[in-house]
Amino acid sequence: MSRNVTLRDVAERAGVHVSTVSRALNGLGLQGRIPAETITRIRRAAEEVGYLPNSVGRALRTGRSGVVAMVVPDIANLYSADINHAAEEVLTGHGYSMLLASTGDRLDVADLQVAAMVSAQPEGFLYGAARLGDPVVARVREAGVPIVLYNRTDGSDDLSTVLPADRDGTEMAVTHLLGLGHRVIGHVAGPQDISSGAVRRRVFHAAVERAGGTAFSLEAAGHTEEEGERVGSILLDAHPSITAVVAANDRVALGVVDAIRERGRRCPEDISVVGFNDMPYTDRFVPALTTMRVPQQEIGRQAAEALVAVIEDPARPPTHVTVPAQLMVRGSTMHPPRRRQPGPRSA
Amino acid sequence: MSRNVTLRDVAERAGVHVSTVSRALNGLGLQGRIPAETITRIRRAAEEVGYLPNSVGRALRTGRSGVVAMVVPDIANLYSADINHAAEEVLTGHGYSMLLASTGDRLDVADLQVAAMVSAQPEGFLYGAARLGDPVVARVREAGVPIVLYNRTDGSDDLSTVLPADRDGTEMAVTHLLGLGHRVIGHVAGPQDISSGAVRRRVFHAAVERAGGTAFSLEAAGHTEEEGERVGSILLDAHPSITAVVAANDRVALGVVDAIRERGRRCPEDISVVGFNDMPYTDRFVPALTTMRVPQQEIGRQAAEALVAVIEDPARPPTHVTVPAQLMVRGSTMHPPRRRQPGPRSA
DNA sequence: CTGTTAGCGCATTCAC
DNA sequence: GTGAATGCGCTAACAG
Repeated sequence: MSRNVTLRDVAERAGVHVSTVSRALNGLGLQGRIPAETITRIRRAAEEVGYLPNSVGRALRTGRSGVVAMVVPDIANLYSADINHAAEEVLTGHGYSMLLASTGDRLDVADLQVAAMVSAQPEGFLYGAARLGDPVVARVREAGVPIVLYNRTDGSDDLSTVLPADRDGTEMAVTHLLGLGHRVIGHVAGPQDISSGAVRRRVFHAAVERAGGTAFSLEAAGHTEEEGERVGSILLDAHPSITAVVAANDRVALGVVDAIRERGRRCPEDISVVGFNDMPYTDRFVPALTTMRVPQQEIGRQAAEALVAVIEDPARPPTHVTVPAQLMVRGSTMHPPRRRQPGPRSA
Repeated sequence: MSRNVTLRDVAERAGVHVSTVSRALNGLGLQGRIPAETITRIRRAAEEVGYLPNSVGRALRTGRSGVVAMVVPDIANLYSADINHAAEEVLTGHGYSMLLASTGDRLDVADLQVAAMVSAQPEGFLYGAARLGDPVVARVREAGVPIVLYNRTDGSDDLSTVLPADRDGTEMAVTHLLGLGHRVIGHVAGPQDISSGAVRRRVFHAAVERAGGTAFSLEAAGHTEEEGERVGSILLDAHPSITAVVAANDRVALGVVDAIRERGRRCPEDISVVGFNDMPYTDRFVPALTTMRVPQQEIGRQAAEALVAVIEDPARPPTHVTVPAQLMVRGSTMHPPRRRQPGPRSA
């Protein structure tokens, strides 16, 4: 309730002018030649009255708010947890505070949230909810605020991005299944107006068909267990010959496993499942999920560092980082079930 | 890069004075009797030049930043995910943006983060990282910023709190185990300078001993799987007669399950384990975790609403909400193993 | 070496 | 009904 203590209070206490206090406290006193003795006196005064800089006043004057905005599709998603954490750590380390918004992966919500954030004059945006041709991303750009996209791109290539290896990761997942002997493979794809969803689906079909296999895919409306179960059910019912499924991500994969079980089939004995991301705890599920590991902390860290770099040097050209994925073979994949087919050395 | 468009730009465009624009856009024109026609003209002008209010300027003038600070011990913790989500939703609904900091549950980090946040002039704090006698919480109070504690209290009772039912929840967990026949029960307690850790440990001992059972407990240094495994190991080795363990939370419980397995024992056949919180996915682990469900969204929602209420009415007396816990019986608990003891109807 | 001055964007009190 | 003036807290250009 106590009125905020300002530079004026410190100045009065120290018996100097406000501007002198400002210089002393900001370290500009050294070159400005404020005697060390005066500086310590001011420092002491500041401490005595409990001075804490008001960054609102500072921001208004300098145009630097000390705040970075982070936009995520779903704050409650496990996958984002480590990304957020790593990003927050980097930002804090550079003296920024983090303004966070969760959009529920909805454009209309994002529009409102971002408008509110832009009002707060953040120095940059860390954007993890981009859709292809995203108008909200475009708005941020028009506002002239630096922005780094992570996880997903809006499709423009003049924006810095930090993306998982959607292509290579999908290739590896398919190669793994082909190597196990699967020939008819399904894919529960993510929303197709999201870059990762579109890329993974396209690469999935290309990879399976290049190897002479048969590929089926269906698009989920979101990255949830519910959608995985719903779309997985439709996919499996429509194509009973499928022996393996590549899921858009781990949550969707969990839903697919549920769908398999509801049909009285087993994973992996009857149908194998591969996830994407390797979110926390995937190794504790049953079956432990075979998945493409995406180093989440790496994404958060690199995105934050790229943003800080752009903020500090606005002329910096956009950079594009692809974070490699890694196959984690666990319990949800195995060879397809033996069929009663005439083999070379048949029984 | 385009210079920010301000009220001045709108004023010029609309051919009126800046102050008129301010009034019109803030809805004060209605009582101030600005003709509807003028208002629409101003609105149109604002839209045409792409005006977005600068809340830094507004905050400096009005003392209201439109920002609320949220402090969590670990942003990457599953348990906090839904709390954060619910809180964010409520805050956004009331027009606030959320400044988020993760302290790693360390006081020194919290001190720095909170100082930075206070500088940003948030209208309130949502504090989920309090320790008993927490000096950082005290600092926030001294700064005169409204604060609501959730999950944990600092021990003072003149601050609004939203806490899980630590006492009742622990009683129920112990009662469940006693009912199954357990008589020697262990507890891997949370840090004792955290209210939930201290309360749960005290209640645990009281409840077990009141029933004539034997209680052993050991304090973990943090709420992680690693600590659960480390302290659980020590506890089980020191007291081989333990047939059930109550863990400080679900993550610790997972660690205890690991410790049990490392010893060649089984959960729940040899040793039962009860967690706390019912964080997401606990029902998918093996064994599915029996745990005390704490409705996370409820905590986040209530805490945020309490804070908004205090912000809007600073004279509002502090409120104390206890969110009830609920026993979720799943696969990690069962009756203790049969011993070779002379029973009434012995074999 | 330090005081004076000005102004960032906005809301508000006071004139007219 | 609306323009003019003021100041929130701060930094920076300019005096001296």
